[in-house]
Amino acid sequence: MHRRLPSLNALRAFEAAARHESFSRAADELFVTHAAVSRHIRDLELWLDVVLFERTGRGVLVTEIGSSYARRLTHALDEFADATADVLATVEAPQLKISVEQAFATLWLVPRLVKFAERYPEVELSLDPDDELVNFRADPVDLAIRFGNGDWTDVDFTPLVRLDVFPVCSPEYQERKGIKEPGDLANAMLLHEETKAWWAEWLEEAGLKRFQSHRGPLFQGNLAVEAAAAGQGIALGDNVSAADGLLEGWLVRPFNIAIQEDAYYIVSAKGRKDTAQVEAFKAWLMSEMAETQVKLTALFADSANQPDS
Amino acid sequence: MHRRLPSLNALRAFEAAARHESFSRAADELFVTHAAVSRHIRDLELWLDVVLFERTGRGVLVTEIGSSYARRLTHALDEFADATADVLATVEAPQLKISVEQAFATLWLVPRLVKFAERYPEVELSLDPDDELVNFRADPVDLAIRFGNGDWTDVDFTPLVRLDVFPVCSPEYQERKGIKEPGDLANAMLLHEETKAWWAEWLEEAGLKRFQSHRGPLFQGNLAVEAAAAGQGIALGDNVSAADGLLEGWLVRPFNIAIQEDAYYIVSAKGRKDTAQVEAFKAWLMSEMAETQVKLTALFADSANQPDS
DNA sequence: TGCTTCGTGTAACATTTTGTTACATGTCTA
DNA sequence: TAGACATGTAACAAAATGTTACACGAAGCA
Repeated sequence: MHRRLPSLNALRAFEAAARHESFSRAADELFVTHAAVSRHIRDLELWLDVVLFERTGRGVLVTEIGSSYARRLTHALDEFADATADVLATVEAPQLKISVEQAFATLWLVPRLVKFAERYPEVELSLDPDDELVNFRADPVDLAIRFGNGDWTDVDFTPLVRLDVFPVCSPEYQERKGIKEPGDLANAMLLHEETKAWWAEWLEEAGLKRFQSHRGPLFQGNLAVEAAAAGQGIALGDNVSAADGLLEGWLVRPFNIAIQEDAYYIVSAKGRKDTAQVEAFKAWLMSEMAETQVKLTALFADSANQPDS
Repeated sequence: MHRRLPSLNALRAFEAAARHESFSRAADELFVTHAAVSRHIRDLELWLDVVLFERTGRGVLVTEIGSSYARRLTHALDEFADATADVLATVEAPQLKISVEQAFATLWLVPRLVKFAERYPEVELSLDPDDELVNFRADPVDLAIRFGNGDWTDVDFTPLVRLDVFPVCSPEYQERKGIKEPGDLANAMLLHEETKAWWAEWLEEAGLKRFQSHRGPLFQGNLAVEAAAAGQGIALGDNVSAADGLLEGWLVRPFNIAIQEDAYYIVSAKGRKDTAQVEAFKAWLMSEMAETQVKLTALFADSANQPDS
């Protein structure tokens, strides 16, 4: 029973292009470039010896025959997707897979996961530590938590928290080095982080333009904040990575000066409908983060009322 | 509207394997090796994290979940194939594409195509000259005409004609060289063909074992018989390639000695249902070939009744 | 019970398909 | 008229797919 079929991938690209009546939007949906879609359409037209789109120089119009073909392909592809989803659903509780930056996972999310597990014991959560923006086509990831300015065009995203960035160190280090005001940083070892390199900016905000901001060792991910907690120096933390340290007292914020940076967002594949589990996780995540920020705000308000900190 | 799907090719391979409950038979249907199917199934099981087949050491049993999945995929794939067939059908009269050996096309089929066109003017016939066994997966070919012994396992085939092979030359060459009996071949130039190299066998049949059969130029495809028609020497023709030459008098058969070789077959993709056009062409082809052989048999009978030929 | 046949599994490699990048072209709009 | 927008294409890169050769286990048979 040999079925005579062109490339199924080309059929998928064609169906998306016809539905959107746009190669670019089809490309966005499929997480490829417009050129790939264009290539597929061309190859399919050659295979069929049929014109599927009229080209208008600035877009395409699907032909009558292309339109009806696409409607049937939509039905077949939906069948593929539904059947596949049902197989996935019959599997033991499906994993909820989250791609997350190393620092965010280690310093904020992992210590709280036990709370999520208690509330949703049936959900098997899987954390994929990865600092790159997730490729939803290649990775079977349900959600990603990403830092950035939200200028992504091919994903859906919800803001989670805006970052306030400030120096943090251990209480012991603060006392040992006598760090009371920004000028005292001359006595301190500045701990740098590779991708969030904001010392120069913070020093300018603190009025220390001439300070040599480049002094000090370079760390990756969460390691700068962890080194600070271990008394190795003073790092730039923020309202996420340093939250628990501050709330629990193993980190202090010597100065009430902060700069604002980009934010963490909850990112998902564009147009993908959230499962109940995904929705539950998102809601829980935002609630937990809100609680953390409320506590931090209260802590900082208390600190502001005590002139000796 | 992003659909979360594994490799569509893997879905196709899986559906065939489940239907056949055999990777090998699926591979035959898809014109690939069993290893390709095995690989697709493995990758799909990994992607889904589901066991689709139980392996029994000598075969596979499709699991319950695999079976129901496959049924839905069958439905979707049929939709793909039907929609595609309908698009192809709405195109201007679809081509009937025939893959055929060069010699067969040139010396027998092409001179007769006008008769097919007269009888079926709506059918646009396309001849693809190719001496290799057609790969039905890669080539959009409806039929192939192939020479061989029929030991093909992954195609359907119908015998067309068995080959009788014998020396042929132009009447002028026969007279110029005084060729009356096999021994007179010592005066002749033997024209050889690359793939159908049967001079040694024929000479043995004619009782000329000691003859140096390798003498003479080497031609490809139909060129040996055409060189004989042009008076260049004496070639081994047969009841197909030399048929018109003999019937029309521009070739003669000096001796009433022939060897039998393999046959020409009409070959199609295994399990593919013939369209009306394919059926019409096959019937016409067999009828024409039968007519040619009837005429040749009559000609040879007449020659046998005239001792001077 | 041993040998052969049959069918799937896998690694290494080859081939094909698919995707990307950079540039080009045409249309539309301010 | 320049810029924005969208598709087309060639050359190359990357990924997916197919092949070959060997391996292993089960079934069948003498």
